Amino acid sequence: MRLKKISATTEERIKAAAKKIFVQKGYAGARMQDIANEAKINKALLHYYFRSKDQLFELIFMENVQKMMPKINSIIDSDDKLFVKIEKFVAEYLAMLSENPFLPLFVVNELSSHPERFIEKLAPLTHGGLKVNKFIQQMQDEVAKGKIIPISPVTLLMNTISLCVFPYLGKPMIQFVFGFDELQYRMILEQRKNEVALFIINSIKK
Amino acid sequence: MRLKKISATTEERIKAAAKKIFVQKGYAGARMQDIANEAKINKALLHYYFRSKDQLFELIFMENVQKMMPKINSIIDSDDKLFVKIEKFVAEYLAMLSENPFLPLFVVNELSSHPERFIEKLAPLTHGGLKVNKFIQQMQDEVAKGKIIPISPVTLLMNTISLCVFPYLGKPMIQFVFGFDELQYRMILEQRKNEVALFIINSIKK
DNA sequence: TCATGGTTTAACCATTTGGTTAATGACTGC
DNA sequence: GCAGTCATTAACCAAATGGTTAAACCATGA
Repeated sequence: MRLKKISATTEERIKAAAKKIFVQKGYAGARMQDIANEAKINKALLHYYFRSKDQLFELIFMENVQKMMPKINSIIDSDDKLFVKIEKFVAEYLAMLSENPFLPLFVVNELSSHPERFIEKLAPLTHGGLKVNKFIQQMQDEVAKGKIIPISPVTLLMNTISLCVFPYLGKPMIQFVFGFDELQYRMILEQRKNEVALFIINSIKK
Repeated sequence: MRLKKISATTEERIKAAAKKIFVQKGYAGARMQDIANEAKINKALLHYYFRSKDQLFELIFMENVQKMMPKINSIIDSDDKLFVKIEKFVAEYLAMLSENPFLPLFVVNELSSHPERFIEKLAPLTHGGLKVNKFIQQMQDEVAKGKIIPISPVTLLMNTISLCVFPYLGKPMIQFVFGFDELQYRMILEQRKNEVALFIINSIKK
């Protein structure tokens, strides 16, 4: 076998390019030529490394999505107390998002247009979704103790994820509606790292 | 001039078809042939009524977006008391969303991939965004009276919009993560009409 | 009834796009 | 230094796609 270094570098360059283009333009909007240009290689080389557009896309998509679910699960399934867990969850989630700001739109889009693909491909990985048992138990305990208002765990989780993800999904929309420029928006996102958990905890505690 | 009815009907059929296909597949993913099929007409007729894919898309997009902003503004700029305003805002917003469940993803996508187009096209309509003056004043008053915690109006609005819109944007993602089927999800959305405003008010009131 | 003008269609065209092929480079072990 | 193999490229191909054209259709008013 030859040195891995050269081929690995090219492969990585392609993957990085593909991620950038796919995330930016979506599957349908992405052109193989765009990806080739971005990676500074010949278009044929794309097909040499990754047979088809479909396969390349699926790989990129899976690689990126697979990073998220386990992290989230590990937090949500931890032994931290409820409020601490919420804080950690939000912190971790927002950190992840600020490293992959375009991932949510990408994921949501693909999941919208080809739901079938993921139910089969993603399900085995996550054992069908979030591990919420422990979390639900915690909430029931806190409700029983009168520490928080009665609220469905699903609602709480959905709200939490909403507040984390939406600013990334809806960035251009929000920027337009409120008239923020890039710098201002970055500051808003930074602020939210402190605000979101508080907002949530405030909304449920008695 | 001939009877309007026939041409109007065809035009409306095309528009309905175009909306469905564009919203479902996005601009790049939508095929003129798909739209023609959906409208049960010849592809050439599309170009007869709406010169190009671009023009057709722009029309559909604008027509649909233009419905939202004024409604939102009228609520946010009303004379209702803060908590009532939040309730009305959420109710109206969610009602609008349940009539156009795919609009948010559509808008967010388009705004993401062609931000330029909208800053010029949309700005004149909304005078640059939301009318938040009165709303800000109200919040400041409530803070001064000690009724609510100090929170930036922008944060509150962003959170509110997040909690309303995200369940529509992220529907397939949430469905997958939590393992909801269509019926279950519809019930979740129904529930939220009651929950969301409470959640928000709870989070800000002292 | 027939000329007129908007409406609709089948056939066609040019370009784009995903994908292939055959030839060239370049590096390795012998 | 040469045979062999992986990496890379230019040229090419077929299908898909947005868009056009010219002819047919059809309701109406003269």
